[in-house]
Amino acid sequence: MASTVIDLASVRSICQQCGIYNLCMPIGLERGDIDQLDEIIKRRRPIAKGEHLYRAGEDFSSIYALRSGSVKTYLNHVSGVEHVIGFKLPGDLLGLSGISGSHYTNSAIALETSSVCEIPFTQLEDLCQEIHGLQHHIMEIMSREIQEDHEKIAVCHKLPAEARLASILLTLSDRFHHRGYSATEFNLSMSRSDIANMLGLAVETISRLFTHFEEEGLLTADRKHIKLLDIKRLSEIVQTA
Amino acid sequence: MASTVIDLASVRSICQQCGIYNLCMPIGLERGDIDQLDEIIKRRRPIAKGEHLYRAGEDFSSIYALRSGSVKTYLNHVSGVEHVIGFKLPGDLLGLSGISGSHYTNSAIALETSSVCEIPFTQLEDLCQEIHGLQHHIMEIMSREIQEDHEKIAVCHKLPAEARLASILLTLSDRFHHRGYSATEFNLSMSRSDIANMLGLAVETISRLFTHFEEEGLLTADRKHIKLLDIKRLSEIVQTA
DNA sequence: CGCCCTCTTGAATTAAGTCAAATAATGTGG
DNA sequence: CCACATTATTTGACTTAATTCAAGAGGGCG
Repeated sequence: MASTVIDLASVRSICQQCGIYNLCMPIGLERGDIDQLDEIIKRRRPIAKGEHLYRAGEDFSSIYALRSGSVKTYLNHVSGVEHVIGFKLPGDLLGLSGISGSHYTNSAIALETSSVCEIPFTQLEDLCQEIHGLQHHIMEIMSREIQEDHEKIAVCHKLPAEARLASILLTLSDRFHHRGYSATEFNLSMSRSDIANMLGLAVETISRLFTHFEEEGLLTADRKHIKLLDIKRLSEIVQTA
Repeated sequence: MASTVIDLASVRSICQQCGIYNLCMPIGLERGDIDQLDEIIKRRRPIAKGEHLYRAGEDFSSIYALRSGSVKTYLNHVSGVEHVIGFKLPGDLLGLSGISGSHYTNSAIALETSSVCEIPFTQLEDLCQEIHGLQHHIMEIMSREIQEDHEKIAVCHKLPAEARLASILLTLSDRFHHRGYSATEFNLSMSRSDIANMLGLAVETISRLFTHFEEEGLLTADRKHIKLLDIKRLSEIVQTA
């Protein structure tokens, strides 16, 4: 029956209809492969702002692909202090650090209403066993995460406060641009204090820096709304640091 | 012929004879699987102190398992400044961040005479396709690296200098212990300035802290030779920070 | 509409950095 | 194997970038 065909087509390949699927999943996959992937992926109800996707210590069983919104990942220091590790944007994968110990090693909290695809990891592994390109892709994604983490380590090691803020703004700009959004105008979903924490600085310092950058004509920052006016000079701040 | 059998046995399964193979390669692998792994691994001549294993930007084709010695990984900032990312010990894998872009993204330099096994990555991927446990193991290793990097990010974000040094000493202690060496007495292969760089501090600060820790009876530091005398209190320094 | 939380701004403090110099270790060529 | 050159480490004095403390302004949410 024709209707059956139509049904199958609409049920399957949700990934292909997803605006960001080429970010989280491999471009090189064949149509049939994507269908297989679709079958193991669970769609989740939207996650409200402030809701946790998972918490450090919980049993690990799935990784998550962020479809929309944004998520903050963080560690809890013994003293109870929170250490922000990063901000995830649509297309990013979450939970990869939990693979090794069967528990999530960080916590992930939505910064705004967000949606994710849950990918049961064991099933994904089995699928990787069948689809060579998928195995490679997962390894690539993990590799990229390692690379990004190294850059974060480098940024926070010696760069002065100015360069750190410039750096995170430029990184976000790149990441938005890569997702098809403006590289110069965007909304921050995270608070000043999240940014401060992530950069190893005090909130007050971030606040002063935004003011200072505005005075210098490098950007405008109206609350969460940021316009980068002089990307070239911002890059110089990072580089000459 | 009996001699052939002996030859085969001695040529193969070098991994199994390697004192650290259970660190870099999966414990769960069957004997035949390890033999397959052995076949793709290239043994390399020893690397002299100060020699590079690879440099950022070079074509990526292999990852390396450190067999002996120690290696420092670092990034070069645009300004030419070096940012130390980490220190690798026997059993650690190097070069994982190069998988995604076909180039190494950091540089690796031997801190002392060291030896590595070179593992051509494409061949390893093919083998992962056949051996499920191996695929899982590689993903676990990458996951652990992500986890460790997150901890480094956290350490350098807000902890005072004291806690940072205590933290790296305890981490090294753990890692030596895990490799069957003493947890309380070891030699640092890296310079004070490497430690400083890795922790985002000045050399002078590290030097002063070692003196201070000695005065407090927390450790003795004779040049590179370290004895941890009060691990409990060192942990407290990290935790109460 | 008002409370709360985030953000901003100012002033004082401090942890860590920089600069400078002495000392100790390491390596090199003769 | 020694003397010298070079590099790494330590220590002290001073400086500074960023923090902390304090207080006010601005938005957003119930």
